[in-house]
Amino acid sequence: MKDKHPTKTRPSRAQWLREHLENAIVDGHFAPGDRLDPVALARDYDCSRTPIREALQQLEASGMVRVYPKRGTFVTQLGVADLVERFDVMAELEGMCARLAARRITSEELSALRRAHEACRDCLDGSDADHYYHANGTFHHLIYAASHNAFLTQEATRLHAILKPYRRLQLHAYHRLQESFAEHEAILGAIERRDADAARQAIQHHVQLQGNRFNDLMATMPQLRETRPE
Amino acid sequence: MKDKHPTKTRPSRAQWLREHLENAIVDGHFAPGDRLDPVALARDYDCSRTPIREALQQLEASGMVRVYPKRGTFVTQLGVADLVERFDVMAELEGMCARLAARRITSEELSALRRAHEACRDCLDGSDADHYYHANGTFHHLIYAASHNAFLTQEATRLHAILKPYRRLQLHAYHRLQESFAEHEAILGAIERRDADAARQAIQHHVQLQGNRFNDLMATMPQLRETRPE
DNA sequence: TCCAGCCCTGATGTATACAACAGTTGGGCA
DNA sequence: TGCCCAACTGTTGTATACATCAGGGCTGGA
Repeated sequence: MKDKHPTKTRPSRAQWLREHLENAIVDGHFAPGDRLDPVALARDYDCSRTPIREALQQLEASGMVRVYPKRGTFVTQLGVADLVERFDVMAELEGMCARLAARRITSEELSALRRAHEACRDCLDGSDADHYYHANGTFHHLIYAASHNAFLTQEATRLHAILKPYRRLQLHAYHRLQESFAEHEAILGAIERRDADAARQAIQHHVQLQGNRFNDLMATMPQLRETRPE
Repeated sequence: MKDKHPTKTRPSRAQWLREHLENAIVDGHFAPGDRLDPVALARDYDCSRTPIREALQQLEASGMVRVYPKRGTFVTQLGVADLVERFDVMAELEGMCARLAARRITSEELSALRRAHEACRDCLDGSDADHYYHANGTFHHLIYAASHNAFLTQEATRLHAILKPYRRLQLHAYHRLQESFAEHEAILGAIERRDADAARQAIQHHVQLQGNRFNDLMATMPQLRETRPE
């Protein structure tokens, strides 16, 4: 077969900005509700508004930001109901990933997953929430990839990124790290046993629990909506 | 509570173009693989390249088109493997919709769903494939909405739109309409009985069958990749 | 003092001009 | 005659200028 579009070219300025801004949002540099001022960003990144605008448009399409016409662009601020909906869908997608992963994971992928799990344990020992946060992301992403469904992986990754800023908020809850790790263990065990249904159930439980935990957290601090990073 | 951004404003030119082009692609005006020439579109719609570009960028983010840097923008052309992946995810999402719909559907929504089902039957009698195609879309969308999960509805609708151009190809297969209708009947019945698991299984079977059918169709006509509408 | 209407300001949305780059084609050289 | 390099061409990517519009403040009247 012939490759129809084999050319690999360096990413455009707008593309680079999209990734950069997405990371900035996911990593909490911009908080939900913050305004993204195109002219300020253009100054910061030393370019015109055009690539900034394109990057913001793409971020809107992926749900990271919300553009209010003639009003400005703001980092998506999800209400409790919105989050519940997204965690429900996330649980379903991750459940599908785990189900497929249990059937399709290769030995190399399984080794990587075990290593990621051990990395989580290391962060656990030091009660290093931020590092656990990162290792946790790796663990989940490896399961997505092990589904061997590129589209599913892409969608799960996107939704995971959207929820990441909110997930961060519940990390420091007491014993949450230990609980999370124990749930990971159940997931990994089910995948190792190639028990697709158990893996699906375990990870769905894991994600739903995150959603519920977050829901509780929101209920106890309703003033959280105005949080600014500065 | 106070509305933070209550202003409703008329959609911008780029926004309008996005919807218009999306419909044009979904309705088969542009075939997979067709190039979308910004300057030609700018002439056709009597505007500059700027809003065209923004519309195309947004379409790329939703997966409808693919932009090859410095090469051009083309309607997404999915290979067999890509389609299988997407039909799998579609089945999972629709399964979730049906499961939730069985539990949450209101009597009004159920009435609307029954009416949509009857509309399908009418198209069936006349062997009117195009109209059945449309009524089928309504039926599915009503199930999405009955899940009462706006995010899930949005995602399912988006994926449904991406697959629509390909779904069209298998419509005229012998007896497919009758089979499809019978499957709808099973889905509707399960929802009426509030049998969440049966509804999920029925619709997953329905979607997977579409995927498989399509797969068969592709296998029998490999030259289909160069199809043009003109 | 309060309200209504208008202008002003600052932002976004669009048009146009220019720059940079991939693919191509033609000429020069071995 | 065949191959390689270079300028060309047509496209996309970016910058800038202009148009348009929402919101806020001001002024005038009751």
